[in-house]
Amino acid sequence: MTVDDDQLDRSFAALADPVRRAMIARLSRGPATVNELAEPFPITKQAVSRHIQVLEAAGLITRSRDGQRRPCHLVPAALEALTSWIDEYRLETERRFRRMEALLRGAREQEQKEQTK
Amino acid sequence: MTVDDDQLDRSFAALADPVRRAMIARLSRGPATVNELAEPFPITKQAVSRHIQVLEAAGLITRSRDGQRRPCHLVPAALEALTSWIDEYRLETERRFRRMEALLRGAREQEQKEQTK
DNA sequence: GCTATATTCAACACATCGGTTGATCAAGGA
DNA sequence: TCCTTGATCAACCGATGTGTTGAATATAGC
Repeated sequence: MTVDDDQLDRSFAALADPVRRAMIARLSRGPATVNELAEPFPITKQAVSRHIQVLEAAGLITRSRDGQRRPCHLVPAALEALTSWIDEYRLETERRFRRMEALLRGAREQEQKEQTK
Repeated sequence: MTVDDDQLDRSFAALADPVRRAMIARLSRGPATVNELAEPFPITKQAVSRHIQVLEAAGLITRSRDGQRRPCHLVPAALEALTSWIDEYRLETERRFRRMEALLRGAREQEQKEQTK
């Protein structure tokens, strides 16, 4: 899954809050309703409801219908899109580091050779 | 590298801005100074300087000294800490999905057997 | 229909964020 | 020493985010 800039904005902003991260952690173990998600936190249900809306707008969760409940479900593909974005730049950096290292090693060996000549 | 809640707050918030993400992308190809990082953007150097401070406070970059320049360097381990956090919950969710799927498949086969009995 | 429960909407307060301008600091070069 | 360049600090402004309270909506169950 590839995402645009706005999607990344919303997703990373959604993860930049400990309450929402805890909800993600909870939802990884199975679906949960607003009330269930609210339980661990000392904040109002309305605040929790809005956290959920932020996660949904980011595409990190979806919601189904079960009578008057609206259970939340984690969307693993949305999480994967984020790690892909991050990994692209991490891997490029690590490749660059390795090239630099090899270059330095080569230069050192060359220097040794010059000295023992 | 494992990080605490504040670190995750700062890191994800740092990534929740297109300017800072573009800086990350640029830095993956090599170190750069404030002026170099500022070049692509229609904002003041001061604003760029503060974006850099946000990235540094999050631990996503470090800075060295080269005369009056302060080149920025990406920290791949910090990026890796973020993907690790995300992957933990994505993988748990995917495992759960697979278990559910297997369960459903088992139930369907059971049902078929009952019908042909 | 009535009431209880689950959830959301609306309006507000307060803090933080991302930008600006103007001043300041630090290092290099003539 | 003086001037230039790279970078930062400080104060301010408008927008956004996160919480609150109180009212509204929707579904379940009697």
